[in-house]
Amino acid sequence: MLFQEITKLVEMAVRKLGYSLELVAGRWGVEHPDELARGDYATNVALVLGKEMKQNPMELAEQIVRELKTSSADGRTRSWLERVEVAPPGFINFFLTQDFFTAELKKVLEKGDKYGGGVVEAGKKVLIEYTDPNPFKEFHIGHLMSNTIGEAISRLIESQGAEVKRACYQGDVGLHVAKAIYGSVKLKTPASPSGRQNLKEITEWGKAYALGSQVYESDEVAKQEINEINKKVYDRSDTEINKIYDTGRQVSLDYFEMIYQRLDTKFDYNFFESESWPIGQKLVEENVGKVFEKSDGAVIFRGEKYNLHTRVFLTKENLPTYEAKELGLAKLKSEQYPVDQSIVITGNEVASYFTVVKKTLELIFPDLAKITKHLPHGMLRLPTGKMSSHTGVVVTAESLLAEIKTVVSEKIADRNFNTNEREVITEAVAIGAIKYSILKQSPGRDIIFDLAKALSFEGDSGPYLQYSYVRARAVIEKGIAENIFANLGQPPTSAKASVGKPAEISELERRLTRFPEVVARATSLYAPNLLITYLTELASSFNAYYATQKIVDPTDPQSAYRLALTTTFSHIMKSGLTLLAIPVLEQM
RNA sequence: GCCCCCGUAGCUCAACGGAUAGAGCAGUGCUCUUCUAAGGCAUUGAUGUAGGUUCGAUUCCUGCCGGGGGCACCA
Repeated sequence: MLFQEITKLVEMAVRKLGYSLELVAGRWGVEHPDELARGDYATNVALVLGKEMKQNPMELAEQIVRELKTSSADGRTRSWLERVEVAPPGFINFFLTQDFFTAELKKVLEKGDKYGGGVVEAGKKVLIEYTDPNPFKEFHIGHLMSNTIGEAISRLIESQGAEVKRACYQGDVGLHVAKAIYGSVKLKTPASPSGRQNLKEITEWGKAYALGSQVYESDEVAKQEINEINKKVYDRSDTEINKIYDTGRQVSLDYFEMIYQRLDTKFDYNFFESESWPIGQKLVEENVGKVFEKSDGAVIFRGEKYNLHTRVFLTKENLPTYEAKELGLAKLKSEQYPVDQSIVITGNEVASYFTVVKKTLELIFPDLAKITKHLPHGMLRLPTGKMSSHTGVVVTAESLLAEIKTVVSEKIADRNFNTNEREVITEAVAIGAIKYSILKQSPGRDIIFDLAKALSFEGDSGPYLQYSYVRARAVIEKGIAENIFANLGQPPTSAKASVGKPAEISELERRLTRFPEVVARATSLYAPNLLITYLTELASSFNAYYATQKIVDPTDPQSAYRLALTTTFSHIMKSGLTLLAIPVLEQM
């Protein structure tokens, strides 16, 4: 990439002037200026060095530029460099040539709609855990958020050449299960012969959980009963409960699978708390006295020693908590699929627990702790306050999607689509809208989820990107009908161009060529929002381009070149949306 | 009380220590005999507060104010 090349060039010029860059290492760099008009690349080296050398940055910048020009007469041709300018207070701006852009766009045309990958992480093995819904409970918009972010990050890492395996970890044992089972029994009508007819619907289980959860707080007798059920779920000693449990678990898992298909996620590994708890419990017991200690009948980790919270790992009922299970999971994962990096994506509400778990992991398996990375994401909150499955105040992923789909189908009601097309478009737009609103902000922060906002398809939105792509495709189709095809003209080495080109390099061209860099940066920072922002700006450039001139025009010699830009745009938009797992449509 | 995260336009969000703090929504005014108007163009509007470090601070440090999360047997 040009970053490295320009960096080297600058280093060389500075050295020739007799300055040392050691002093300012890490404080200067080559970057894209905020505004396209300021050039394609810029460096602040003169500002940083000028301070260190007590020199006027502007003068220093001028010196460096002079040196750059001299050294570019060293026989090496730099066909990509148009000119270098100095701008106050001491920036050096690089402008690239038309040949450079033509060559870059040509690469996109050759690679098609799977563009933007790299080899930064080639050969690296990565396991990434996300979504983590709990059987017997609702799949709510928080899970939707985790899944959306996790899938996008997975695809980004994959794009850089790593081998990525996706994992989902599901809490199929624990108090919440006992609460749901208790609730399911209570929900049965007295007329039911056994009184314990199994629930078939996931929504029923959500209600059952809410009921169990409420009485657990308010009713001492029910609480005891639920605690009993909890033990029986762990040791599977009650055949009647096992029956309810097995059916309920399967209902949940089938339901989750259906949602994953809609979200375009496929997990390579499904881990369960029913597998991780025995491992975790054993690990904790083995390390009592070393890492853990007994306190008040429970086994705890004294976090204060490390400036962390003290957490319970085994309850006085001798049941493992979240923390113990998580410890077992880490070991389980490493046995099933040894990796170079293990990423866990969860809501930030468990961030402090995870820090504690990681500390214990560090004390027991230092190597595992080293490769484990926790990426907490914000919570999806309702404008009215926090969502809670305890009280039954939840927005499920399914109901939200259904609601958005209703609005979408109203919008396309008068269009000429058949029933099947209508369903495909409605589903894709709804998924695109919700995924966009999740991915558009930096992952660590909470999202105030406003339904009315999510239902708006204008401006910064998933449908805006989908629409821009559809529009580009329509233009390309028209070009084919008119017998005009994408052509960037002669390769950069040739002096004569067979296709008419505009004299100026457009904003669209400048943006188009930055895609691979954006993907690389979004990957290394685990920040899909950088890619979303880029795609939105790119779409905006394309839409403005589209609005200013007619692209397909048999009488215009530049038409083939414009179609080439349109085609490049369509490839990059499709590549980008696919990396984010946002559905791409051919018509809407 | 202690720990962590966060305060940017009326609202929802951007900004790798740099250049004139960017968008979208909402508001206002234009724009479809032309490739899809889910579009385009124009326009109003912001860094919680007091200090500090720096040539330069939304960004780093400290205090205060405000919001969220967590703080022993739930996850």
